[in-house]
Amino acid sequence: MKTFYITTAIDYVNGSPHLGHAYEKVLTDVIARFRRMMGEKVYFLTGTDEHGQKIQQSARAQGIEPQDYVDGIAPEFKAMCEKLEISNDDFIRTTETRHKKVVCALLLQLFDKGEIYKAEYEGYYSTRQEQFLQDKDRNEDGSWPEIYGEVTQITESNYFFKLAGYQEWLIEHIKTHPEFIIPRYRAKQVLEFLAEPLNDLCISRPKERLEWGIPLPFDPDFVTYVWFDALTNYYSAVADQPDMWPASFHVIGKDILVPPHAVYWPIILQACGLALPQSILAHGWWSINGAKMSKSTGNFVEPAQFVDQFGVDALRYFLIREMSVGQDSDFSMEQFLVRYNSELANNLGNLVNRTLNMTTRFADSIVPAPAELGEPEAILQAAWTKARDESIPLFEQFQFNVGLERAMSFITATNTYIQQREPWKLGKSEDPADQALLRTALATMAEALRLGSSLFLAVTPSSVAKIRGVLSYEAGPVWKDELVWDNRLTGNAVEKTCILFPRPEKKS
RNA sequence: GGGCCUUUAGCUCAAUGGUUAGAGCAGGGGACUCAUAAUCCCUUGGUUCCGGGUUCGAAUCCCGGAGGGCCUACCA
Repeated sequence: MKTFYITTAIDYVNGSPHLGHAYEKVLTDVIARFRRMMGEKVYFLTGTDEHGQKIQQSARAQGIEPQDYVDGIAPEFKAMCEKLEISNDDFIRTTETRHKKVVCALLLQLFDKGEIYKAEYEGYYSTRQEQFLQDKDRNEDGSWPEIYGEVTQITESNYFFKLAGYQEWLIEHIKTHPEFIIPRYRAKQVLEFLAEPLNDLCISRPKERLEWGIPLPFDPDFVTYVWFDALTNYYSAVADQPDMWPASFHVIGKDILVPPHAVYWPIILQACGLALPQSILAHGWWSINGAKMSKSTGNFVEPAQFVDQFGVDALRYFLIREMSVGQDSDFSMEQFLVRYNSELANNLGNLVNRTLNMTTRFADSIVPAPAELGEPEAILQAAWTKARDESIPLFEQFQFNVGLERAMSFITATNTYIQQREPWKLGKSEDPADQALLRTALATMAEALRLGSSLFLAVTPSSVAKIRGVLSYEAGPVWKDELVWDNRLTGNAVEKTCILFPRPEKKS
């Protein structure tokens, strides 16, 4: 079986992780976990991008070496993954030897094939900003904005990668592989970009301008520039492992689809004789309280702090429940609390607690065997079949927001069922018929809880583990076997109480 | 300038061209007491952004317009 190899984009370590980073990790993790549940062999990679001018500058500003600088920040990203319970198998850093070796090997291969050549470029250069400028950077009257300081025309040699020759091939590939770019409408944006002739890609920087990078294997006076370095992580992390390449999924933000992931990366791979990834999934962006996320305005959510306050599953659930994959969404405390209170605390969490409580109170904490089943049980079982059979295909199509809604509707149906059976009344009756109904009701509640919660396993794994724990239930290795309604909880001793999602304390 | 996406209830979202456009939350009324002031039932709420067209039938397809968002190459 081909390994389902899935990656996130690697994060640039020029700052601490924020909500956007957290979302991409969680989304990728949910896909990875779901695929594992569906029986696939999964390999999940994430990591950090650690070269480049901004990092060199930040390090210099602190008076330390770039390596020391990135060594200080990369652990923050690793820690965020742990905090979010991301199930990655590997974490690659572009400053690691294993990565640099592969980058050099690919560059050398392409240089030897004649796909990389040296050329001179003449352009306007800002010494203050240490960058070349384009005409679009000019003011309307043709002058240069003041932030650039003195702008001079200079000539610089660099190495270029021949992109243009692959243009027609790439267009054809995108057109014949509808699953290559997800959501599909994003492919149009790529094709639009490819409608214009491609220029070759500058892949180097002279060392006097940029030191902090991987030296070109064929010219030590230059380092390689961002794309050959960063994109290659997907391959370098698994280059020595069999049955891994090509990647199945690259999960990225919509901002880096065109041109890097949808144009540069496929062409690099093709030129190197490597297979292309099956799919690139471009997700949308979070705004916060309707405003674009930015540090300067101070309106960003600190993921770690959020997890400390509400729990990891609350954040994971909200991110996946609220966003329609591919589109943008807004994050607000109001909306978060609505989801948290109504869906997690009141609906699911309260179902857990009332089930335990009634089982304890009316059956000495032991799940009874069901007696005869009546119409309410039949209705609930039908609701289960519907929720299960609808949500799984939705998850497969990355429509997690809708899938979670369907799954949650079964939790609601279970609460409705309890209301119909009124076990608290049956429990106070001496009538043997009522006692039989009580056993049926308690058994049905527990089983519905076991089944319903299992639909949330990819999104809220530790909460599902807790639910199984308080039911003294140990799940088997095959997820789909967990989705069959039977009496496997009969005789289990349950906990007396469990507050899964405590209601947040009200601010007075 | 060219192009793409988007607009459905107060909010977040559903609806292979096919009953009277549906859920959740919020709002209103009621029931219940096992439970985290919870849960359950009933209910208010729509010119599907606007205007045309195709069709037996349009939220859905086509044309035009409006609002919102985004892309527009080697950032050398």
